[in-house]
Amino acid sequence: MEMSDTVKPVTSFLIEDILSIKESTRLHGKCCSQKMERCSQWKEESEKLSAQLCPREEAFGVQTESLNASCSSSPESSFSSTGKQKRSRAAFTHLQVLELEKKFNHQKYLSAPERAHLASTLRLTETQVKIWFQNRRYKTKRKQQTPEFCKDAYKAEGLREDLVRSSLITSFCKAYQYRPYLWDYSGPWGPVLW
DNA sequence: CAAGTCAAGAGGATCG
DNA sequence: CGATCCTCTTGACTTG
Repeated sequence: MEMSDTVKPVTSFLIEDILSIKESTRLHGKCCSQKMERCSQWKEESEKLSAQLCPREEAFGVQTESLNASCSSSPESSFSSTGKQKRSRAAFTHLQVLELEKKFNHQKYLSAPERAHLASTLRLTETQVKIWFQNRRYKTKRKQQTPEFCKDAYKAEGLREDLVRSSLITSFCKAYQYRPYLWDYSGPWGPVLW
């Protein structure tokens, strides 16, 4: 099923603030500076891995072990004490997520051949890539709805926009605590993701 | 331990 | 009818 790319542009004020590290740090003090520390660690790691992998997307045929890392895409069945099969949750590597995000930033929907290619490149199953894009689109949609909801809320309750703004950024910081490398999207792939 | 994230499950809708 | 979509939920996992 080919769908047109109808993703709405994201509220710009939020993005601007999110992408301004200094501003976020000022607003969130310790919380954000810790995250930024972790972010730079991740960034370093990602850069090393990317350098290993390939410099450009076209060269993606080159595969390395680094992509496999901790991803449990092979569903080894483990059982709980009750004998029920334990549900496993694959944790994609940062590089896998990075490339998925990169692709998603470029196109919100993948054709079957594109999906197959991306899956083999990242050493994931096609289903994993499909589900990742599905979840990612849903996440994007929810994030877009949140600022609209907040705007309505502060209008209705007479709240100040800067306060709402600051709380939105706090939410963002919280939301990406596990994926600090997403700050990278202020970089060459801009203008942006959400 | 509560709260949050996220991959995967589930169910209904749509399309060729 | 199968593949894929959207939406919401579930359960493993992490963080403070």
